[in-house]
This record gives sequence, C-alpha cells and structure tokens, in this order.
Amino acid sequence: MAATINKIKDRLMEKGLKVTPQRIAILEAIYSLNNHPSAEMIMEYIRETYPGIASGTVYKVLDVLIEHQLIDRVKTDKDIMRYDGILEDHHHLYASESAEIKDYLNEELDEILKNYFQQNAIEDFEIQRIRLQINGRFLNNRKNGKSRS
Amino acid sequence: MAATINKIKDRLMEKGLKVTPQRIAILEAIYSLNNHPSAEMIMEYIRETYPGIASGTVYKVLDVLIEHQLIDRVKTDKDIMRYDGILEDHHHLYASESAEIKDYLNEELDEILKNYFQQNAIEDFEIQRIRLQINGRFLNNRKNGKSRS
DNA sequence: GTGGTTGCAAACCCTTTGCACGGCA
DNA sequence: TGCCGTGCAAAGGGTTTGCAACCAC
Repeated sequence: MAATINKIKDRLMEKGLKVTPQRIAILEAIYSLNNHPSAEMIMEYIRETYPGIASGTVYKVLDVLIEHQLIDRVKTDKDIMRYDGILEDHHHLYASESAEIKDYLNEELDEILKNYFQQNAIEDFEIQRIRLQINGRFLNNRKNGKSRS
Repeated sequence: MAATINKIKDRLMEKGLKVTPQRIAILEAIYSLNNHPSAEMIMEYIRETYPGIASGTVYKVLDVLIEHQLIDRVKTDKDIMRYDGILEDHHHLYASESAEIKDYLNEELDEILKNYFQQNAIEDFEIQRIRLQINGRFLNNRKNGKSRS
C-alpha cells in the first residue's frame, strides 16, 4: 500500500534527485499521513522506523521536494507550515477546531470560476491560480476532531 | 484624510477599549498603509511620528484589535502575519513577486459561490466562510511592485 | 572519486510573555 | 485609587544555516 517505495524512487529519479533513505521516508510520510502534515508530524511518523533523522534534514528535504515540485506548502491560520503531496491544483477545507485540512477537488467549480474571471477580468491583474480556502467544521466526526457544540 | 483620528477613537470606544495613543497610531497605520502591512511595516510607519513604541506593545495591541474585531489577520505564503483593516468578508489578490496583497470584494462572485455550494453541499462539512486566494501578478505596476517579468 | 546530502548545533526571526511602571477613568 | 495598557527584555518555537562527515551515483 501507500504509493509504494518504488514509485517514490521513480519520482525522485525523474527529477534528477539522488535517492536517499531520508527523502524516501519523508515522501512516504507525506503520502501516508494524508492530512497535510506539519514538519513535526512528519518527523514523528518517520522516527518510528528511522529514529536518527535530524530536523534540519527534514526541512532541507522538504525544501528540495518543493523546489522540484514533488510536494507543495499549505498555509494555515497558525504560523506553522504544512505539506501537501497532491500536485494538481485544488482547494482546501479547513476545520480550525480540529486543525484538519482536507483536499477538495472539483472540476465543475473550477470551470465556473474560470468562466467567471474570463468575463470579469480584474483590472491590472493577471491571475495565475485560484484557490478556495473553505473554512468550516466537519460533521459526523472522525475521532480526531473535537466535536464541541 | 484617512479614517480620521476621531473615527478611530469612536471605533475603539464602541468596543469598550481604552483610547490610547498607541492604539490610535496602530489603527491609523493599518488604514493608511492599506496594503495589509506586517507588524514590522506598522512599526516602521508609526515610528516616524512615535519613535518610542515597543514591539511587544504593537503585537499586544494587534491582538486586542483582532479580538475585538477591529482588524483581521491575513495569512501569506511566507510565515509572517499581515493585518487587514477591512472587516467584511472578502477575497485577496496575492502577488508573490512583489509581496503585495490587495482586497477583492465582489458580491456577484459571492452569490455564485453561495449558490454553487447550496446545490453541491460537501459531505460531512459545514461551510462557515469561503475565501478566494487569487495568486497572480499586477500589471501596469505601481512603484512598490518590483516589475521583474 | 566527488559533489550533493545528512547530522548536529547554533543562529535566526517573528512573536509571545512576565513584570514593573505609568496613566486614564 | 484601581486597573488596564505600556515598555522592556528575555524566552519561545518553528525554521534556517554552517560546516564537517558521509554516501549515492
């Protein structure tokens, strides 16, 4: 399961990156923890099987992966970064209560937005990407969401 | 010009906050620097007329103003906070080249989004707020944008 | 072999906090 | 006078950096 180690290796090689255990472990962590983990969550996950990894290394690897477009950063309301293994453009659902972030992909919506802005161009601004930041709360909670009120 | 000091005083009083020179200066800075200034930009602006202000104070005042909904925080791709004097729900244009952030208010768009999500509810998720994060670049640059193509 | 990677620890930077002083209601 | 607000300086916490040792190619 997971994206399999081999697939991860292929992706690294395709980008001309050296295939190292640390890089594999970090990518595997991001794909497995598919809740947009923070650097700390990634380290915690990795240390179960790879206790020796240094936090500086994790940050450096994350930078390299972002630079080569294997992952992306997600901004949250707090001041910590989180990382996303999905590359296609997509939107995010934020549940501030539980600090969960979920992906939201929807082509129909993207089409609507695209059409809208084609007909209503913003003066002096060239749009490169539009992301919805959908805040709210998850109902029918999975256990990691505090279900207050 | 600007929101006039008196209006600022009124707003503070309406919220039951003590009217102090620091709070007035900070609010005035945010309204004047209407490019969603960072704490540092606010301090720099204020120090021209009020050199003695402490950075701790600025942060504390900003927290109080947010708490009482006189301003709001804006998250950027970088890890520094920026502050917004507009209270109504609105969207943001981000120009990463120049670190500019502009407001984008558009009721028609909001209506479209509202309708869309009424007809396409997201399973197990209650939407509280939707914000568009529109990334791109400003054309026809104003001088504070570095116009590297 | 050798240049890119890693580990480690210190540095960084923005932000927060604690506490004593000061000033407005 | 009482309490909230301010100034100052130190602490905090996530992230970055410098450099020597290492290892994937």
